[in-house]
Amino acid sequence: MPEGHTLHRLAAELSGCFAGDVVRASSPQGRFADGARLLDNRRLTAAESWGKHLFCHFDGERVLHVHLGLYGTFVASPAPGAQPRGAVRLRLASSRAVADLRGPTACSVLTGQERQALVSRLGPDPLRGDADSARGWQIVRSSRRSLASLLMDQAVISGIGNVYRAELLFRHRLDPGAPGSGLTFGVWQDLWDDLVILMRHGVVAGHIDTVRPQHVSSGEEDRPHVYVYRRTGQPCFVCGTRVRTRVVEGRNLYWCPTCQRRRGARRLGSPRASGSTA
DNA sequence: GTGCCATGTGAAA
DNA sequence: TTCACCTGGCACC
Repeated sequence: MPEGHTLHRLAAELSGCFAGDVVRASSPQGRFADGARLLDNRRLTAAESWGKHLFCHFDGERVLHVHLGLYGTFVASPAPGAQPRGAVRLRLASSRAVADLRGPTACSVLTGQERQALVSRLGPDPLRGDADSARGWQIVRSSRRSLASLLMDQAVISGIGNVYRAELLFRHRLDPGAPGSGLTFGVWQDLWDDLVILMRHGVVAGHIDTVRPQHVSSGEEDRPHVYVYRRTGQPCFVCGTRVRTRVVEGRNLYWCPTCQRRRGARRLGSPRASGSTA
């Protein structure tokens, strides 16, 4: 389930398992045999994430770069671990732990310089202390692209995925079709600040949870964790209108056409006749 | 048990 | 623009 919060958790877990240890690296599947050889018997010094990218730093300035994509997994367990099952692209093993990587979109060994080049193409990550939200704003403020499109652009904000996109727009009552250039800086800052809170919460909770308690009546056990994501045709928790969906940037966008009419101005709740979502 | 869809991106065509 | 990745959850039978 990889949006930015998942990768942040994963980096922390891998650091906890391996940092400071010499690790064995292998590719049971065989597809990453050359890369594994470059890492084998080196000390893993630290793991970090930037957006949805994971970096494991090894002695000798070798950096394992992993992007899980849609359904990749990187699962750690105590040593010695079970025999690799299925298509294990990479196995890291130490005296303490074993971690198996399956189905990643990207898996390579980079130099420090190559890692830097990759990261320089990414926008600020709300989960990183060094994030500079102004970099994203510079793109948004002058763009005619829709907010729904801009929020999926990893150069604008790194680590947002389809769930956070839909939920963030809902929480701020923003029309997904409104252009970036219509956003005021104040609204952008509100979005960013909210996202920092939501994603930090996601890291701690281990899942995305965006619903304010006052908007749902059910008990903590079966409480919904999203307002609109994958709720097509179901009633909005706030106004009862059926949640709609359409494809933006090749992904399903979910939104409430009644709640989300803001075009980006600071003030909330100004009535609009059109309510356009195009 | 089966089949579909999915929190994403990079490469091939 | 389409496919590859080949996992995992869930609706449905």
